[in-house]
Amino acid sequence: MANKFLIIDGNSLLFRAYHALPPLSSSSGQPTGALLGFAEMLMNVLEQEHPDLAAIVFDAPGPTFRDQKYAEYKATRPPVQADLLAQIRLAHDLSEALGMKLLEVPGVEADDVIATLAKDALAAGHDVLVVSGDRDLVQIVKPGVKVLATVKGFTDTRVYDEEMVREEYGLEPPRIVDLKGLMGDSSDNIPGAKGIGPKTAKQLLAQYGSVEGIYQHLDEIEPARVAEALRESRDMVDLSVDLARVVDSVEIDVKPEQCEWQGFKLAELRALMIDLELNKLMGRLPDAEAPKEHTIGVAHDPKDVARLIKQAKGPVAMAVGSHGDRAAGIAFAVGDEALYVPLGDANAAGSLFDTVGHDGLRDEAARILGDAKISKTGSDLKEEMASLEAAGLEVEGADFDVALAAYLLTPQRGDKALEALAGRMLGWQIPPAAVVDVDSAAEALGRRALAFAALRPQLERELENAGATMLFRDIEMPLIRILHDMERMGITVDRKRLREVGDELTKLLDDLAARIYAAAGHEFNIDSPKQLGVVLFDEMKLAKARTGRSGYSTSADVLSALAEDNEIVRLVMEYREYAKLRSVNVDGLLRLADEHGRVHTSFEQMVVSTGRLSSRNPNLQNIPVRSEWGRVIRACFVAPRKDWVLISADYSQIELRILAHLSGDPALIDAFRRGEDVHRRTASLIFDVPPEGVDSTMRRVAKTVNFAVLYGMGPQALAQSIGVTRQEAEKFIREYFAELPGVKKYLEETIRSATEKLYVETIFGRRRPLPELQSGQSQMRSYAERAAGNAPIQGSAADIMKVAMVRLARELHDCCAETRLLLQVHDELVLEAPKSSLEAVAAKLKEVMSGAAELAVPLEVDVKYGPNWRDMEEVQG
DNA sequence: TTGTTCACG
DNA sequence: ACGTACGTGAACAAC
Repeated sequence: MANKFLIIDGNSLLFRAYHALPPLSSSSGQPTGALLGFAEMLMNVLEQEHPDLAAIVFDAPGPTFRDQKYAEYKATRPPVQADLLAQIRLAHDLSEALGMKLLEVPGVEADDVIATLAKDALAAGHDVLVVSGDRDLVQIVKPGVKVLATVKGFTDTRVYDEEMVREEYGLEPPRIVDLKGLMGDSSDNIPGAKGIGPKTAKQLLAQYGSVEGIYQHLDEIEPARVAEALRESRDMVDLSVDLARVVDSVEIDVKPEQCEWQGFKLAELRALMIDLELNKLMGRLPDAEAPKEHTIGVAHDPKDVARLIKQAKGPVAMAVGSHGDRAAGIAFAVGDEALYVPLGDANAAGSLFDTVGHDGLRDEAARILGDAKISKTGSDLKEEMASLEAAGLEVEGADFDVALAAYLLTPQRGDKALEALAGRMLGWQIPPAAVVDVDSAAEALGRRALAFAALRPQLERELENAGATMLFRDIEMPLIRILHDMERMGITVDRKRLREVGDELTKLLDDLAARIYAAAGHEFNIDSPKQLGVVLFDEMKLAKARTGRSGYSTSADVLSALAEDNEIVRLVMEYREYAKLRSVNVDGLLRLADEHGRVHTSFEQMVVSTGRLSSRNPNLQNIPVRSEWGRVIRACFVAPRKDWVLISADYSQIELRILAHLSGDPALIDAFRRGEDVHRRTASLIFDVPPEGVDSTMRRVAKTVNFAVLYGMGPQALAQSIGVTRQEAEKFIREYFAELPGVKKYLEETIRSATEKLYVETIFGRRRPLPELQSGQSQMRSYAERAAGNAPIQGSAADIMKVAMVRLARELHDCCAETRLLLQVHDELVLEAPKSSLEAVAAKLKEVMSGAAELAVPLEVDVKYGPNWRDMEEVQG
């Protein structure tokens, strides 16, 4: 029996999908609409036909022989849209992942390659099915060669065999080029005969069989008008036939037998689909959760565990399963063997996890975990360490966190990075760490551990390739334990004082609410922006500045414009401030404080795309500081004992210093080296006054301009935030860049290089991918451009702070062992220490933080101390 | 779950 | 005519 050979017209399908589907995109901004339709179509046809051989042909970039024949060929086509262009490369990748042979031949069109391949295949005795988004190829239909083309939209298809061609065109397949030659083709800009449309062309061909036949009988043709048109267009018709006819003898170096289809390449396909978020299609792939050859067992004897660990030549992988916050079991994996160790639960005797009679198992696990000489691989180690500690087990030697490595390679949120990489690297899915019963826990955690073991060497290689080994090994990995210790320690809040503040706020809020209701004439929910909008703008007819997607905006900047003339607006603004403080900072904080009044945040190391940390549950990186009442809250963060103090150390203007370093701008560098007040200096530059003539308003404006540059702010936004006209804001920005041309050059060059490489880098080699720079949407692209300018600066600052934290943890341990690092707030560290050690700690902080990076400008650090986080004074020395 | 608002660097 | 600054997390309302 003949083999089935499937040949796909890649470009036409992608193009068709692009127009048939909405412009979807993945969360990273990569456009995916065309890819979704394209992949779905291909999966359908491959699964349905199950061919023995399969190839996909794309147009190679550059001109073809048809362009040389006829300069106007396809000249009326608009250029390919950017967001379609951005999907072509990935369409190639998807095609290969679907197991198809990929062909691209320069100088000819995909249609010619397809015709050639079809001819070769037919000669070799295969049955050919060509799949295309258009009908240009029905001309090659013959016994053994069919064409499947989309008819309307995208899902509607039709298979053309000879019978079908005759029925639809009234012609034999090879004569379709004659038809095109006569009537032309506007989409390819093929001219045809002037004045001859599809109707006349078909009728003529029906009568005389071919273009040649028509010209042989030109004198018989009626009416004379048509004959005349044909005579005049003779050359054009010949050219058009020539352009329309596909060439089936182009040089290709692929033979049909090299196109064997062996099904989907699941690993690559899954990885691409995860990356592109084609979840709908992923559901159609078979599950893949573990390597083919593996064993997963449940340990019953400590000796089994010891044997497994002993046979490890390199690192041991581990995966922890938890019940609540406490570890309930742990799987170890070496090579393709995993062993699950139930840890037992002293507080739940008789439970599924009970290991009564197997205390030795727990002891063996404890021995392995505590042995720093056994190198360990895990995922989200900070969390694993915490849950093991809660179960009474200490971890040493955990030196590779696969989730952290994945985050450095593709800094997208949390487990998503790992998921995507595991799919690509292994072709398995990593099951969640669920613990329901011993058997299912062993299975899930065993597979996780096996996956981590297999991922480590591949991730190590990728980190090396990305130049991120040092960042990973010397900064991010050591930081895990430091953050863990900070979380476990927590910071003390004065709960009694906090409750008092809450009561005071409640009184103020009650009073404000009553006055607001009185002004409005009725009660309503002040917390509801919707209801508030109705009261202010419908009932009270205040001038509405802006409307959001769902009604009026009542944000602070809108309200402050109305505040001067309207008492109720002032009241609402005050109400908002207090309501926020009470719910977030009083109630929220009190709810999360432990029995000693300490609150334990979680520092997230794998969330922020620039490399910063984030803090949640509660967020201790946004404790108020700007308003008076906010600072009252801040004063509730206190030293733990009378003779202890809180210490705060912060980098002075670190981002602007990094901008000076990265841009190399001499004026900015000089300002920092001289220890000048850069905001004052900027003010002096843009207002064109001597530095001593700068008043506080000018300095404030200049400070905003400095930040504006850091963030890529436009003139309109700057104008709004400093309250000047657009023209004035434009002038400030112009002056700024005129005075600091190095900064301008640097920002332009960063964006240029980012557009080329699609990522930016920090001084320590942390990368931020920016695929959005390819987006067809200008809004998304300019967003990505601003991010490209900002990320190296924000990210380098984050790197420097992390280096400082790692060094500090070591050095403070030696010099001032009682000192505890409590919080990191991007450019600030908060510590607590006995007052007696203050000077030593302060000196160490300055030394280590200033020395964390060698920049072209000094890194200045201000150290303050006090009984709480508000009332602090500079440490002298 | 999404949108709005607002706290921080 | 259009939208309008980088990076986060939390509370609340409303669907």
